[in-house]
Amino acid sequence: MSMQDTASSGVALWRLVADGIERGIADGRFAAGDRLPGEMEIAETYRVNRHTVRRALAALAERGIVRAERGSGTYVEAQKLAYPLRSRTRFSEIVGAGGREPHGRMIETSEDVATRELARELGLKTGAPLVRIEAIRLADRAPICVSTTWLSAEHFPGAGTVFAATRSMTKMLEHYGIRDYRRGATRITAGIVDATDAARLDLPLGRPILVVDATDLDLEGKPLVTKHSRFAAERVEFLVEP
Amino acid sequence: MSMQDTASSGVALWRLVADGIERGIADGRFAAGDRLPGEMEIAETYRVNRHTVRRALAALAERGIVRAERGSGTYVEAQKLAYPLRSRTRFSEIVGAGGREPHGRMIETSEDVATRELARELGLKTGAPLVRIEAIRLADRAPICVSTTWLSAEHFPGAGTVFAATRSMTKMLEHYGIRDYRRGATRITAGIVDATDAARLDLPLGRPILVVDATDLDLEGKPLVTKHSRFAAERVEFLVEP
DNA sequence: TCAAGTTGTCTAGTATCATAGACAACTTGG
DNA sequence: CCAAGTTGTCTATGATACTAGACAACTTGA
Repeated sequence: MSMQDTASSGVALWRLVADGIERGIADGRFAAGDRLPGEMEIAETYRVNRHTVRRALAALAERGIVRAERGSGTYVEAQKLAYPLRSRTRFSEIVGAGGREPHGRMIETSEDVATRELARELGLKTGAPLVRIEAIRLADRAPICVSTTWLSAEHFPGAGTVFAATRSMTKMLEHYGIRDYRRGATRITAGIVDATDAARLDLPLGRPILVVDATDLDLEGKPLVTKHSRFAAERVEFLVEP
Repeated sequence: MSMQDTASSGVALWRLVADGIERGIADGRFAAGDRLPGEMEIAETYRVNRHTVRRALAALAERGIVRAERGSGTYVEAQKLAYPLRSRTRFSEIVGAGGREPHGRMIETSEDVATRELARELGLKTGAPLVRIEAIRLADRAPICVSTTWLSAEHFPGAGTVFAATRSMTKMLEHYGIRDYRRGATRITAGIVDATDAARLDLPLGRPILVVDATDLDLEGKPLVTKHSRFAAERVEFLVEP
């Protein structure tokens, strides 16, 4: 393969090689600690120059996914965070269960007004005042996801401040007298990270993300908050439980 | 932004712009039929040259996502297929419900032996004989997903032939006396399409895919088949129902 | 009709991507 | 120690990506 004979995809060849290797690690062809094939061998399987492979490996090494040892080989070191969907498990518990250290913080908060879309999700009128909360969650200092949360400014005045102090959505809702809530419809798709999220998630541009749109309801089915979360696909996998 | 001041990501600038616009369409900032901002305006928001924006729009136009009208503007024309998870709805019903024409066919089938991983999923021994079925599903001629299915060659001899004839997993299992089954654990993550799948899904290299690993069980909880499906993220969204 | 704004199409120049070859530095196994 | 195989680093060349500027062709609304 070369840049000429393939239809130009806007993705550098070395990126395709790096993605291929990373996928091999993700689906278990290369386990943590394994030695990868030599640079020449990888170059042959992908039909590229050895320098292109080196570029790919350098990128993976910089992200801590592989480690090169001169004269010996290149070795794997990485694994994903299993993330159950539809449970009430908190992020901290999910991360803790994997033996990792959870961490979260607010990035920013602001007042906003409901677009038609947001109003529909939250059962409000278009233009209704909202609180927008931008937050990030990490496991062992590796950013897992950034999420934008919207909720009614009328029903939850000062929600941003409360969230910043408690660092927990559950505790924030408790502050307003909400003891329990359940997950409404959840929408999942994938995309490519944008510049802002790339910086926050410490991802190179062009990496895939899992996009989750979800609304939480109170026990009567009334919408409380709606979230738009972007997960670093390379660090997490979702589990839909039967 | 320019190629110099950002850490080189291996993704062309025009691709980032195209992905950004596509994301805007996906999350409703631009609805079907809407007019996009002018090329100059887009160039300013992304801090790139107008030619780079034109490259991005040309790529989107070629994929049928936008349509340029000289002297007037560039307009949106696209929408995603809503794909419920965890339901027993068949692919054909999902597609039909969206007013589109479903289609599916087998790509190839072969005999295989179980890796440790596959054996664990299917409750077999490592090295057990398997049937592997590679299939593709389309909606209105647009490829939605390719999937690799594995099942025991002992319990389902000639499954590939049966599937090729019936074009339906449900009917194929009926042929072996399986009347009903349910979905076991489902694992979802995202990645970048590889060369083989790119050709099958009619996607440019470097596009995001949704990767779904799932196992179907009989009513006693015994594993029947395990699948590894790759969805074109730009054409589908998953709905996790409450 | 006309002006403003839009997309379409040229020409250049600079930086990056990918290829190619050669050799150094190092590790491993015999 | 030595030979084979590995990663690390250098030079060089052609193709592609991005920027920059100018102008043509066309649409829309006043």
